[in-house]
Amino acid sequence: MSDASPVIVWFRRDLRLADNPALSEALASGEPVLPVYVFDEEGEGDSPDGAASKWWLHHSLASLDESLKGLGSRLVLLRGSSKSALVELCREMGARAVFWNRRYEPAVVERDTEIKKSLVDCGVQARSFNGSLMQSPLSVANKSGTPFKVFTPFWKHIQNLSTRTPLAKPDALTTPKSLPKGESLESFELLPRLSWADGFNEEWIPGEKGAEKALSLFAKGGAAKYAKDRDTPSVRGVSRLSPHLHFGEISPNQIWHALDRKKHEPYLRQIAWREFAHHLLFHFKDTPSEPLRPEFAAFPWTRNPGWLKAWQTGQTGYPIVDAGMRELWQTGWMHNRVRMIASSFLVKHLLQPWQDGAAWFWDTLVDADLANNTMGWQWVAGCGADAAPYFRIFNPITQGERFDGDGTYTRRWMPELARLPNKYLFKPWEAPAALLEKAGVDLGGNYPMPIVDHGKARKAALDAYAEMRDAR
DNA sequence: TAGCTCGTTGGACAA
DNA sequence: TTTGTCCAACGAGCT
Repeated sequence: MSDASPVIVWFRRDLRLADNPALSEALASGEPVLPVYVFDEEGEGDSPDGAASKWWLHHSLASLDESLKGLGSRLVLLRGSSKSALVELCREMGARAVFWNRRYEPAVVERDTEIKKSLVDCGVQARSFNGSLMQSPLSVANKSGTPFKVFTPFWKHIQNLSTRTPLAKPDALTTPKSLPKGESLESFELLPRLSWADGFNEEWIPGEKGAEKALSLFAKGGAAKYAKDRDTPSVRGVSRLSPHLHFGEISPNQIWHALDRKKHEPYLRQIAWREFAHHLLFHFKDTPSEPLRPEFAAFPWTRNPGWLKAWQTGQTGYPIVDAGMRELWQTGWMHNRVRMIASSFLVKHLLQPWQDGAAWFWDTLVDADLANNTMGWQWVAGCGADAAPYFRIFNPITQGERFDGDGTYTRRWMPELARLPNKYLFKPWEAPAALLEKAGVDLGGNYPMPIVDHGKARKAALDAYAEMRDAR
């Protein structure tokens, strides 16, 4: 404990002790450290977290608090606008500085710039660091000096840039003589009132320890087979680190240094995709709502609330799509291969605006991340960076057969279809009536007929793209 | 500068 | 059942 004027470490999306530049710098200052989290229901300049993310945040904050207690400190929780909460806290505690790790979402950058100014105006030092990306978006550009818009050149470029050696976890914190009481975690009401998140508890361990465990499990097992297994949703072939990365319980930097550059290249490419998404959002600030390719403003989206609802609830009549949407609802996560199939279906088969799909993912994913979500949806819709060509329309039947050939994944999430043989699992409407009856499937009863015909929907999508092209 | 090559994840159809 | 070919648009990035 110390009487000296403290340095506040403002935790945000960096809910970890290891490889945390703001925390390390605060410790290096030799002053007592005051760890703070401010909960702003309105969001931090961006849209408020969805329900699944809130569930995660609750547990992640609890975990960080626990870790800080192990170092003789604790996490002080505040509520309200971050600016006023921090300014007031500095006054109350006589703090001489506030340190934090940057976020790069445009709205957050804008808000943080204001906060920095207010703190400096009060005579408080405000310093920010890069803890969440391997490279600052401002430091990466192509030979013309503009941001990369195609992944492959971006990937080639960043592989040769140096990255910070991960910073060690501190063994102790000097704390101020007294810590403000702050709010209780429960008062933030982040957990759902209804118990819909029960399934989440079985799937996830939020917090830095959970992240470390997920990484070591993946490094020992899945990483070596990643290239082969990552497209098989029934197998734990992916790292499942995305929510940990989103909340900063682990840094991309730690992953980059923990894995072998050559052996694990296919996986590290994915870490680079995350980086790419964040850089894109930083440079193209309107992309959460506006297409990166301006000609897509003329795309003839339709709006059909009934179809949107059917998609959201896993009732489209296409089993692989519905399986994915139900996995999402029950666990807050969906396998990447299935995300592509399900999102392509919404955008291309149902011609619903990609923004509606992005909004649903934002609400239901535990790894909902503005940069990744935006890039992913724009890629699927064909209106983003390095996007899929418009004529590339995933066939939900053959995608199911190809990537879930034995039906393990689909049967897990679609119990009403579990007794169908593989031959008809992805197209139950083609099964003979007697077989359906034997399997207990009543089309239009306990499982819907397809809401659109694949062939017709495909043609309608191609026509819609042609219409947009002709409108130019 | 002008021209060339290439683009995470595909589908349909014919042979 | 498998394999090959076309679909076909356009801008980024490089030389």
